[in-house]
Amino acid sequence: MTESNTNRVNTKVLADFKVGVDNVIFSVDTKQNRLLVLLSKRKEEPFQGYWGLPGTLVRQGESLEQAAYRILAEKIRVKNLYLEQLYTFAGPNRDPRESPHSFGVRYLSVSYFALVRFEEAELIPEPSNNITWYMIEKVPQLAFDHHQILQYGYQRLRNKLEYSPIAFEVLPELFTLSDLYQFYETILGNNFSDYSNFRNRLLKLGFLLDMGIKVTRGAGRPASLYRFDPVAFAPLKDKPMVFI
Amino acid sequence: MTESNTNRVNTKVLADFKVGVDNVIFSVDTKQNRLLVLLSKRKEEPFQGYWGLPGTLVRQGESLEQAAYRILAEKIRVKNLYLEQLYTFAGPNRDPRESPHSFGVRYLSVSYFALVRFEEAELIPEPSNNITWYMIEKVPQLAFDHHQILQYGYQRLRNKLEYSPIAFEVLPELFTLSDLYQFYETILGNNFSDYSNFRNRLLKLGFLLDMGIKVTRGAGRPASLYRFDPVAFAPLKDKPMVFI
DNA sequence: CCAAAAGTGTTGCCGATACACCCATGG
DNA sequence: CCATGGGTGTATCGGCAACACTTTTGG
Repeated sequence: MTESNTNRVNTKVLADFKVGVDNVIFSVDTKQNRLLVLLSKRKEEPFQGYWGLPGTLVRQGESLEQAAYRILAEKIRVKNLYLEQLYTFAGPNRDPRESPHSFGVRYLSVSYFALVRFEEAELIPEPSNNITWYMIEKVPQLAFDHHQILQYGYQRLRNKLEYSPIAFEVLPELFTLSDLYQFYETILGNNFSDYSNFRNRLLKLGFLLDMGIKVTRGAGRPASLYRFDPVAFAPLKDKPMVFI
Repeated sequence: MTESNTNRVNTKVLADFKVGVDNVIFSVDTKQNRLLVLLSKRKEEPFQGYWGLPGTLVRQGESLEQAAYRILAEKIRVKNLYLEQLYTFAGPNRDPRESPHSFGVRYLSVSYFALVRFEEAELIPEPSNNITWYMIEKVPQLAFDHHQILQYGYQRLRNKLEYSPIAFEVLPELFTLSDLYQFYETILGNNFSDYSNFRNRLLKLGFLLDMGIKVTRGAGRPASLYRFDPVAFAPLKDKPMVFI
């Protein structure tokens, strides 16, 4: 990292940073067709009482990713998830603690994007650990620039879904094609694709294995259970591909 | 950003960060079919004498993007460029200055990805400002984890090129379709697409305006000069689209 | 037997590939 | 007049959207 020829001026004007990690944690409640994001109510200033993205400050010896997992583990218990770095926000004055006379102490936020399996995710009810799933359309005003971060994460979620198999990280081991379709529908909107075309496209790709097991859910013809086959998918990795 | 309920332990174990910005600056020498990356030779420890990505430490009151532009301005004079944030690297021990007894002082690097117009880019010959364009295949061993950052940037460049009109930020105002084709070819490799299909695809998209001006370069039939029309492109923004 | 959900098939269109071919210039 | 690079045309193939249709269950 860092400078090569900045020896003249800036040693005395360098900024000192606290580095935070903020997580945009999504989950899909397929049963109710809801896209959810995890928010936590702030117990301290600044923005006390506001909802915000679950976050933490990075500790000594801790990597960013470790910090991201640590927050996650503090808020919810979950085994199946997908996590990746999102974006880094560090504009001056993005955190009230910087001003007014803090002499260069800045708060930088590296945001992480996560998708967790809803059915197994268990919110940890630590006393006064005030966390909830919010429907994406009903998110209230958020602390700091968390609204911007959330928007960024939401965008990433929709993009990732189209060219990346993240859905399978988070669906149950065995799922029906309707489950999969609903998952996509919940995130991308109602008419993102025709169901039967969606079916055909995915099946033709060849990484969904029909387990030969049928399940019946209420009325209607029983559906086959499928499994995602990472081995069959591997050669398609990095190939341009659209799940839409 | 930052914590919500971390009041018990971590105040005393929080890491303090210096934040650096490192730029992966690409340029395309269309004449010679070369993809170039800007490297600068380090004049100080650590890694003195090594080549590395041009970088700097962030100053008080300075945003990350400002810092990125500042480095750029220190190294090259250029008007037309594209710049975006790349990724943030902050693992402990990524910078030798952290160890051994620095008590939590960490060096975090936010990398930026830039593409500049080669013809107009003028390296600034400050005394001992040791900077050069390196062909991507001939990059030597780099300081810190800069090789990793470079790889990441290279990947981003190729991806961006396929679904984003960044080429036009960096080509001359008026260009021939061969220029454009060569630009893509230089970055994506020799047989990324048939020339005439490339032509047809792009022209059909409708945002390339034939200026009706012909230019002759050596032998061969004169070529039409085209201009990128941002207005015609605007409605296509965010639509999935492939330039390939 | 009918509604509901799962799954299959059909058709027409569009776009991409892989070429072959024509055009205008310099030497 | 020919090599060189620019530009146009075309035939084939595959994919995909739209939609009709069949199958299997619950009530």
